[in-house]
Amino acid sequence: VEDTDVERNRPELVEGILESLRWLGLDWDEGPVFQSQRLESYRAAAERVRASGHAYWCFCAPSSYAGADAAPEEAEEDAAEATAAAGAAKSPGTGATPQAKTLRKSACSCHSLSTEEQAAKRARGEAAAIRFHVPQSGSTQFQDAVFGPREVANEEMEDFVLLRSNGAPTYQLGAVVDDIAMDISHVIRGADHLSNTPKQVLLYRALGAEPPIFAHVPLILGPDRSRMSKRHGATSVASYKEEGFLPEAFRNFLALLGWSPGGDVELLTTTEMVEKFSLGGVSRTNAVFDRAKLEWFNQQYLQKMPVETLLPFVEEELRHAGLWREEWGSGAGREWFSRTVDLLRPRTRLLPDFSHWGRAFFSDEFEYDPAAREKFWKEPRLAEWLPKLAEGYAAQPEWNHDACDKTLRDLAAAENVKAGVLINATRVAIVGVAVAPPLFDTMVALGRERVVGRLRRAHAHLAAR
RNA sequence: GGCGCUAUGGUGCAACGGCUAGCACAUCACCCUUUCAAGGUGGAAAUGCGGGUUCGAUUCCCGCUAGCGCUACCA
Repeated sequence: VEDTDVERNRPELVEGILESLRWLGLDWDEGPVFQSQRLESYRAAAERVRASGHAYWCFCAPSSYAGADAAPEEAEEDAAEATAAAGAAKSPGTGATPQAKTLRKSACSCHSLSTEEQAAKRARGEAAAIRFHVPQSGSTQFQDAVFGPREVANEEMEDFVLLRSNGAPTYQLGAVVDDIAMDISHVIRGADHLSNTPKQVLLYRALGAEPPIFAHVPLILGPDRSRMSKRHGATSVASYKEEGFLPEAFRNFLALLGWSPGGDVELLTTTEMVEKFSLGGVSRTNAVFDRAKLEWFNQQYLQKMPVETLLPFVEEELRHAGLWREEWGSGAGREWFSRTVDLLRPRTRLLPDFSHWGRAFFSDEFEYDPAAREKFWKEPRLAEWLPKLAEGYAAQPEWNHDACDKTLRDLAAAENVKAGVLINATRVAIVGVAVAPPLFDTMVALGRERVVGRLRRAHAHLAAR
């Protein structure tokens, strides 16, 4: 947990991150380790680098060096807005090129201070950061398992801060020190870190360690092709859980952003993904997050995963909607619940579908969908048929699919009406919506008592109009 | 501004010099269906632009353009 920036660190967010990882089914063998707990080792490392001549005390004030005195968060927002605005405007030849930033490298001359001067300033208690001294010439190279061999001219890199003047390490220092201490073999991270990697390679060497294998993976972009952020709405993993996505589906979708298992198969189990994965199969182009495809994955998992695996998710959804009944937790109730979920799931795309259009299967309190009513309750003679149907079902000896089918068709024949008219009207009467499983399966799931009661209730509703 | 990365249908990926550029999502049509889905069949839809190299370029090289990233005492 790279919580090195005490000013911006939000401890309460950490638990959310861990929870999201767990939800995704991603676990870990050690830790988590908090960098804020290891400050001493970073200070020691920074001091070692400085003592060996690869770094120096920098007495510049942070603001003067960074060139802006706006609060960091505001600056970030401004930058994001500016980027968004620029992307939206996009008119060619719009004058006013953005102001060139000042070259930072020449802005700090602290590295030319003599050892005595540095010591004197320190003795006077002047605040100082430790800044890495990047060689003025030569180049730094490293191997990236995704982007291939890389080489960057050292003069392109500016002297970067290792230890802030408040004693806290920067990301660059913390990451490298930890990876050395933890004997990390592969550093796999977002491609936004590609440009900073040579600095870290320099740091590894200054610390007397060989750099690990790096692998930079493409970024995920929003529909507007800018980096996924708060501006795109749901961005935290937790928000997808709340929307009713299954972790299996979300994980599968994510795995295919920037990676291909080869071949045409897209639905993959975790085991298959692990077997097929290789860094060589990782793409170098940023991927746009496609919500529609995510939903498709969710639908596929909703329909194909073992029903026992799905049950706990539906249970949680029903609890959330206030529809859950303890009797569905075990025994005969559990069996009914399982069969009903199985009946409903071919028509679901997100978990809340179970409590929305599937509501009437779990509760007697439901409304008639106006559109469905409009479409299937037009026939005036329904006012006569509904009570007759109710009586027919009340008197029906057996309660199963075929018997329910026969009762309805017999009435349709007797009344000289197409069975479809009665079927559609009855569906709306007993579940309130047009989106539902086949009628007679629905009747079996609901049971005689509820079907008869709801037919009478629908009749009363019709008569009242 | 500087440096870097990337560029195949609307989206995600295949094709890593050689079939009529393949698959999936989305989209359109039809089939199936006594609702709605699912499913099936078919259609439309792409190699950013310009130069090279080569018998042959989506693929290799250069330029342009565009997008993204880095250029912080953020990570």
